[in-house]
Amino acid sequence: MKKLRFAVVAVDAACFRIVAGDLHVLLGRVNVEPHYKNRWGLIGGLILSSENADVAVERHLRNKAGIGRVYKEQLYTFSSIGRDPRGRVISVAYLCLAPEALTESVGDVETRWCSVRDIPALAYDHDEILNSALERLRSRIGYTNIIQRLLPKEFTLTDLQTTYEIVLHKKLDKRNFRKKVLETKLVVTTDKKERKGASRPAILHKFSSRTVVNIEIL
Amino acid sequence: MKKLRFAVVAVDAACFRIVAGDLHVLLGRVNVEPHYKNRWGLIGGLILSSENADVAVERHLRNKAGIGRVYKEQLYTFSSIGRDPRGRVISVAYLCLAPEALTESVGDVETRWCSVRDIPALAYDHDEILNSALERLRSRIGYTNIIQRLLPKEFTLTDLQTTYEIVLHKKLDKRNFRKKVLETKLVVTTDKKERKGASRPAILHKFSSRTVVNIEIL
DNA sequence: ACAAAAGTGTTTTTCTTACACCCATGC
DNA sequence: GCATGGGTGTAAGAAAAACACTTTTGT
Repeated sequence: MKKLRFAVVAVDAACFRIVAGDLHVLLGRVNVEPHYKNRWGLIGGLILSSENADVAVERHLRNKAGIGRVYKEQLYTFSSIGRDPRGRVISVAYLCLAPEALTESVGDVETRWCSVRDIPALAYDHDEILNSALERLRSRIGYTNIIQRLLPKEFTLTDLQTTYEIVLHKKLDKRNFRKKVLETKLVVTTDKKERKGASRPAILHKFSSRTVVNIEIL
Repeated sequence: MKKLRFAVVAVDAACFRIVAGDLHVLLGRVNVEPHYKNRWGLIGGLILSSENADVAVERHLRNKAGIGRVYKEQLYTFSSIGRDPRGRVISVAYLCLAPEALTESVGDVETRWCSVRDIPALAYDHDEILNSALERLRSRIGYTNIIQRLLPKEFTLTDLQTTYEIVLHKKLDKRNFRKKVLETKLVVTTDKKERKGASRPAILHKFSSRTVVNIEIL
């Protein structure tokens, strides 16, 4: 192999989760003097030569934020010259989804879940990455079953509708929503019910397939 | 900046073009002994530290295949460990579109345009890249105006329809096609006509915007 | 006058949207 | 028995699909 030029390759994860009825994103503390003092940014880090980008995302989320088993899909690769003030870093960005009831432990980095409606100015080009990720998420829940990764395995149709409404930030019609969701066959009933307070118990539903499926538009 | 691990970062272009009523892709000769003898692959190459990925794609298409001014959009980043037998190479893949009447000069690599229905086994993971690119192209012509980059600036509606049919590999209804295309307002008439053989001349049309537009689905 | 491709509307069917009441339970 | 959220159908409007003939030109 002839002389080759090398670059630093990283991954960055825009990891979303429903917290208290609002869409939140996982941020980590960034302290890169003299460029960024005490800022926030997405969780990310370098790709090792022994792993591919998907594995690198998992590792960094686990080590830095203490979370594992999130859903992830590649978003876009950011390669502007000046995106990292310390040097040339190309970053493969990911969209990640974590369930509301996430089991979290501590990691190497100070982290927090931040409402997407209240994001501070982020380090690097992470604002741009986050915006693409949000746009992609909102578009993809319309024609795939990925929203299941924001929910527990079993959920009521009201929970599902509420999750759509939180992500899309708009109200949906209950009857039309149920009709559409059920006729895709991606969501099926279980024989369990959820009792919650003084009201009729709701039938629990689940997704029929855990793998990502594109809804046919024929 | 602390010790960092480095990888080689490349770009690969799946560059499409209409040739003789069929969708073709640009291939370049690959001779990487002992791994690939006299194979074909996509056009690509390394990213320099002075350029971003978009610029690298342009440079390699110009230098290796002698073509410039193609439309390009990022597709996906391929990072499997073994995708290049010579060593660790991460590749940012691009979908590119070239007009039928392309001005081409010779480049450093032997190239050919090959019908997508007759692709040989390609080097590296270029089969996989090509398949993603084709899928993306077919899906994106449905909700953007990118198909204009496969056509000359001015074209008849029949040309436009034929181009859709070639890419999608299925027949469309003439009246419904025209109705739909014209009501998006993305395509407008010019005051020119094209005379071609013994038949009624067709009005030439053009796209109202050269920049990529997503068609609203409200 | 005829061959060849361009151009043009209407009907049917399908999908989307809007909308209001009864049901099962806990207290 | 009443408050709470769960569950259900229909009608009107919009969008998509199917379909065939007339127009303009060159020869």
